[in-house]
Amino acid sequence: MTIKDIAARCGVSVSTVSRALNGHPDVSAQVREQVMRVVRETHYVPNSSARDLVRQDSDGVGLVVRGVGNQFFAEILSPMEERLIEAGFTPVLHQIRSGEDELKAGAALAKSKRLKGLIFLGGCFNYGPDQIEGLDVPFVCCTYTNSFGSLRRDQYSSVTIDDRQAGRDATDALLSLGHRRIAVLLDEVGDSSISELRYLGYADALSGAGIEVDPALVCQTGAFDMDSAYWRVRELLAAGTDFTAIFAISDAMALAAIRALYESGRRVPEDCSVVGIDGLTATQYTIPILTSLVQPKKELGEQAADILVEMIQGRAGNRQVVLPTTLRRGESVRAC
Amino acid sequence: MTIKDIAARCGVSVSTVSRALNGHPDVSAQVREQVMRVVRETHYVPNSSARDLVRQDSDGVGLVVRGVGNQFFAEILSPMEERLIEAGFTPVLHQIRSGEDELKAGAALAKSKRLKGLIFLGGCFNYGPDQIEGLDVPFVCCTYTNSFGSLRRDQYSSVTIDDRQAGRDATDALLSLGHRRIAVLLDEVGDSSISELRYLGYADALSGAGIEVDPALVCQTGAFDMDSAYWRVRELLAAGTDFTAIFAISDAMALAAIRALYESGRRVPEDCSVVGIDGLTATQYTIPILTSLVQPKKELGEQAADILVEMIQGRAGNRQVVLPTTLRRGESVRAC
DNA sequence: TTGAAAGCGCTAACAT
DNA sequence: ATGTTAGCGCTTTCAA
Repeated sequence: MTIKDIAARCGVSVSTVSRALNGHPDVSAQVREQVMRVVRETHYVPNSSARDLVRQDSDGVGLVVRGVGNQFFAEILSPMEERLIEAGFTPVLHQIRSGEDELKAGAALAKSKRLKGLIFLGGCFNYGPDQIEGLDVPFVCCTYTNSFGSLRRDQYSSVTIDDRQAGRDATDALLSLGHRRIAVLLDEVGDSSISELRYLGYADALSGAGIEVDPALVCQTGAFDMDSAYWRVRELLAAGTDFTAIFAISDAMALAAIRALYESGRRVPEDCSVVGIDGLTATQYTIPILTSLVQPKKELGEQAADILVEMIQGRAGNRQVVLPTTLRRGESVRAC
Repeated sequence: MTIKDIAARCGVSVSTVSRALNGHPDVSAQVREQVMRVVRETHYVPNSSARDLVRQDSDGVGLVVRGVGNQFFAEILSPMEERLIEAGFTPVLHQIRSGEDELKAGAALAKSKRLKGLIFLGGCFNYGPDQIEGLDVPFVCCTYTNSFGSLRRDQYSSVTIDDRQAGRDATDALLSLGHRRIAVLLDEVGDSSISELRYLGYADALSGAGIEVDPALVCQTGAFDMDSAYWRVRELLAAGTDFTAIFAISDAMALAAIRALYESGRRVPEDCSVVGIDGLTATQYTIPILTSLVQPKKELGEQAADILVEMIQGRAGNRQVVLPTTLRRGESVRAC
């Protein structure tokens, strides 16, 4: 069933059908009605490939996401999409598998579908000029920025929190309660990514308090999932290392840590304080409520959309936005 | 940058470039290499609309999901996609907003992109023949089936658990521990959907134990989110209603219930037992670990993919598959 | 091994 | 208000 079939059934030309379908004014009410009736009867739907091909300008923007299953990204995605739709654009969701290069995927997507721009939700912190060479549409990095890369500030846009400061704030929250032996739970110290930044913040805070980082308290999991975090904390406990608090670089890891502590007979916050970063919705319903440095998820999504739209419309150039976090005082910390 | 530009730069015809690009054998090694070099240099990517338009048969299958943010769906999606890719198909993710008609969206998607089939992840339980009229590709309902509809069994496929039995099993788990005053936490009793089925299972179990359903213990929230569940349980507690256990129709609602109980000074499982359905990964790390009727998420995803592939290849017709659940004995229940 | 040409389904001038 | 026609970028016969 093509537009030709509809035209034939209606006894009109394809262009008339096209006009009726696209709501052009110059179609008689009678013909328009007839076309619509036949369309309904035959369940005709225009072929989007043909339509996109002939329309030289699309209103699509690509949303390149590392794993839509990631709860944190999921909570950002909705407000972002809504904002884009409001602005008259069509979000095109594209999930990439771990190991895949988001820039290559994004560039290919943009060219292949003639997109107007891209938003990357989660990606690498160390892009170089050669890597973005193929990217000829504006793009925004959401929840990460080019901290370890070599791009000029006019070559990319980003919306993030200050990850290093967040690590520092989270650790400070524990220090201010008198904790001195604070373990840190992260992916890898030198991953040139979020772990590294938040770890640096942790080190900053300790150093500000005149405390040296104890390698025995640096728990690297090599991953971000709850299972790895859980077992890493079990190891820490099994080693008999002394500590009174844990700073986990994500809420999910923090919850896993709390469970591991619990199973070793340590209660949170009585025997150990735990603080996370993200402010996932679900962590407001846990026991104890997780103390967390909350990211402004809605704003992250909306601002990424806004910046991209402004660039597409030529109203502004690349820029990097840093949004503030809020410490949510939960029930997982107490004075040492 | 189009295939024409590449052809011009290489001094060959577009058909030669096309052949080189698509790995056809009848291209000289020299020309092929040159084409590939120019493609690399220019970052050329074929326009997918043009390609899809001319290729009369695609290998795409649509994955129509009600909210990718839904953790339960997210855990099913990955194995499903993997399975489809293994079978040589390309998953096309399509998210629909609440209120949107998944059948209409699916039918439009399939026609618009010439897809080979569809998998619906979450949808209505009451399709009628007229509603699937426009759907001319095979489709599989995943995690729900046509319990309240009027389709013949040869008109649709589905992969689910037995939701009514699951409600019964969950309730039975509480009954067998001696609980008699069991509250149920759900969306709506008569929503012709998952709530209704699991509620019926709840009623079955009570009836089997010679207990009448007490309307005061039926907590309808009108939604599936944690916030609604939390407040509904607070209401139940405020009303002073007597109960020793709660059956929540989803894990997320169960967690919210536990929190609400906790804030009213009731401990789980000491003062109240709680059981959920789903078996979300995160509920293994909560305190207490949630007792839940675990859905076989991986199998749900894989079987949905398998059934669809078989139908597409004409190796089998429509069928409905019911997978077994497992009771995960967590820490949120105890004898009354 | 390569090129010329047709055509996928649609939209948008342009003509009537 | 409607029809005719060109052409979007690509793949694929068919010829050479």
